[in-house]
Amino acid sequence: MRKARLQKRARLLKAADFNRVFNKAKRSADQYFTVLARPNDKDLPRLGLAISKKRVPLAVTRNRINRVIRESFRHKQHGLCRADYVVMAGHQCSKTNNRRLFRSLEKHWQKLNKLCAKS
RNA sequence: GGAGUUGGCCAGGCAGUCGCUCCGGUAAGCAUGUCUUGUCGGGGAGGAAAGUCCGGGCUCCACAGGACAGGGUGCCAGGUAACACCUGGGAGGCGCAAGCCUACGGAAAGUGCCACAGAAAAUAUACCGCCUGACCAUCAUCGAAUGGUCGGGUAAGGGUGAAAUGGUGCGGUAAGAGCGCACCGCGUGGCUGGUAACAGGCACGGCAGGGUAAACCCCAUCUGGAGCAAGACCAAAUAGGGGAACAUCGGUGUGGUCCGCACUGUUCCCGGGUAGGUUGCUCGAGGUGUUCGGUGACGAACAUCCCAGAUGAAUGACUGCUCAAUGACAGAACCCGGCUUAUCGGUCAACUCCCGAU
Repeated sequence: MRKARLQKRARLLKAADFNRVFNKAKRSADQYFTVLARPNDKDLPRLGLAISKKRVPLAVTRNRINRVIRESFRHKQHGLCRADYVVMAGHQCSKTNNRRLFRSLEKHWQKLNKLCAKS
């Protein structure tokens, strides 16, 4: 079994990478998150975070949400198909607890996995 | 024991599993980079990291000197790199007290504003009242009487107001008035104590006179501007600029043709510079301890320690135990000193008042 790690190369860091996903992507959304995905030509799935200050005004909460997303992606990445994912904050995500956020993300990963497998 | 005041400290703990970032060592890999992967050890948010309200350091820009404008500060002395901060002191206010609060210079330089009420809100002024002169009227009382009209004096009393020419008492007067006197208040000038703010006391002046300067203003004093997205360096692609060499053959335009002129080629170099990257980037007015100086803020000496440095942005997630508890406020972004605001609770020390016991 492969270890659940999350290294720099599994992250979206450049503005160009983000724009590539925003231009054409599969979509999965609920009240907590909007997750975009677009298959890439790399050998691993990659994660990008786009938690806006407008949606989550408090810095501490923003940090917490970022950590939860990374943690969830870290554990689930080997079950995902090779694509670039961008997670954006929904309007309810600053008002709930970590357990709910994890559950929500789980659903998004599964849904996007199906959509990517089809195409 | 209860109520309270002031100052300080902590910011759940422990274990396991899986991760992130930086530093040091070490092994392997080839693409030899201060790279990648592994491994061992170590560091890894706050008392406010926050608001960005002050003060500095640092960086760049500007700058002969002076004046004005604008802005800040505003009892005194000290501390400090500096401050609007802190300490000590003075004055005024609040509290039984421990203590706390104060934009605390000037309204006798000028201007403005002050609703309602009130006669009048500032070159003052007379509504009621009080006193008085003249004239008229009244009368079992012919007066130092009563009433009326017109005039004069008056700021004691009433009434209005947040505020009405200082307050109390005695004298004085037709009634009154700092008109005179005593004490208090105010102002001016010495004296004494204090570095000073200021305090005490003496003499003189009958007294200037409402509030507002977080209204203009006056006085004293300080003051260039922008900020780490500062600034420095490397630098792809695309477009364009300058120079050199080669080709001066060819092509396009002008033209009847030639010459000429303009544009066009290849290679190299230079400068500017976008994306992106590197740096600035953490050893500092640093922390801790002891001793000494000082009422204190703080300073000095010695010893000792190295204690975040990310950049789409690291300190987390899950599980178990524990405490009443999933739990407060809340996340460094160049660095310091303050201020302000947010905050679940816990804990320590000193002091004050009340009750009880001895």
